[in-house]
Amino acid sequence: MLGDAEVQLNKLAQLEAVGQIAAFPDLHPGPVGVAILSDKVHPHMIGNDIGCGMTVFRTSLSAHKLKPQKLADRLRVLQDYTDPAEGQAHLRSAGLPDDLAATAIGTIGGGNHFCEVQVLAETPDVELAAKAGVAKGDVLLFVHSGSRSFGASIFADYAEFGPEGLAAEDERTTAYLKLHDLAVRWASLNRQIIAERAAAALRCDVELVVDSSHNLIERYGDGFLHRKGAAKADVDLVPLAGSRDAKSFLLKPTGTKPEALASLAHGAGRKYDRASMHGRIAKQKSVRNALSRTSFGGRVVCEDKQLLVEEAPQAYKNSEDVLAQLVEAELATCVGVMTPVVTFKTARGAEERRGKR
DNA sequence: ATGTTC
Repeated sequence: MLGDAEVQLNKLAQLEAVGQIAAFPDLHPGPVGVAILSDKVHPHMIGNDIGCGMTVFRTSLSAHKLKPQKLADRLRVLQDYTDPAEGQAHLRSAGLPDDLAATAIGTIGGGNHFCEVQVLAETPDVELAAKAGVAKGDVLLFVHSGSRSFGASIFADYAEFGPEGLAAEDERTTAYLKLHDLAVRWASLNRQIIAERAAAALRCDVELVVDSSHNLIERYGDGFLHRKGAAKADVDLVPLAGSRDAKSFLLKPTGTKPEALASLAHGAGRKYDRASMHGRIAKQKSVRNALSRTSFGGRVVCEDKQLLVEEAPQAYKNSEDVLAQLVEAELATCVGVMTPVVTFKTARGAEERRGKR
């Protein structure tokens, strides 16, 4: 499967406008896990989920009192779509037009998206952790989501331009980037609202630790930097997600390697594609049921059985290996290590969703 | 990735 990503990267590298490319240890087909510098703007490289990213919050929960099953049950309310008026109010308070997919605000979506309760188990860099407002033993909320139907609707209008992309001077480029920037803000707001909804459900407070986008375009020197599954690293702190049965990390980018294009890995990265996972996970009910629990004693809420298998921890590389490679390459150091308690993905099965329509 | 995909 990694071979596919290399073939894709080589193809992109051959495009006239494309210059420097940085690939990270979480590289997988898409290509995902890359930063690509180009003279042109390529909506195709970013795809549907413009502004997708990860936001980490510190909660007021106490680690020693956590009851994973209780928290898991409470998080199920995240499934519900927002009341339109409420979504519009959220958009307005964020300074965004209130007619941008208002009912989707505050929803996680599908695929690899999730909302996870974690414990900050270790702080290898106590000082930086303190600077970020967290300490060992804190209970964190880790939200991975994007721009939902809003980003998808934008991309639908620009997909036709394909891998070649659009020239910088093209007026359609300006129009796209304007919408793109709205989607980046929308996605960030979405993660914030997801966290607020989760906090209400869990009866706790949340405060922002770090918000990180890993699917966006930015001006970079004379060109356009496309980060696809690569976190923006010209910041103090970057979250790196494990799979749901693995450690996640808070990283400090070293910022000393120009070849990294001010970017970092964003997660563990897929090892196996979704389709092949159905054959890799044994069909026995006991095996499938076990996917709702983790080796950390945690819970996974994912009533969509297909998604539960496709997003199984076994589908991902080891996040600790990804971290080790980033440290070895002197791209980052580790500030915090988080272990999962509850991963919420969806409280609704596919059949149920179809039945609703 | 997406209220998906009839």
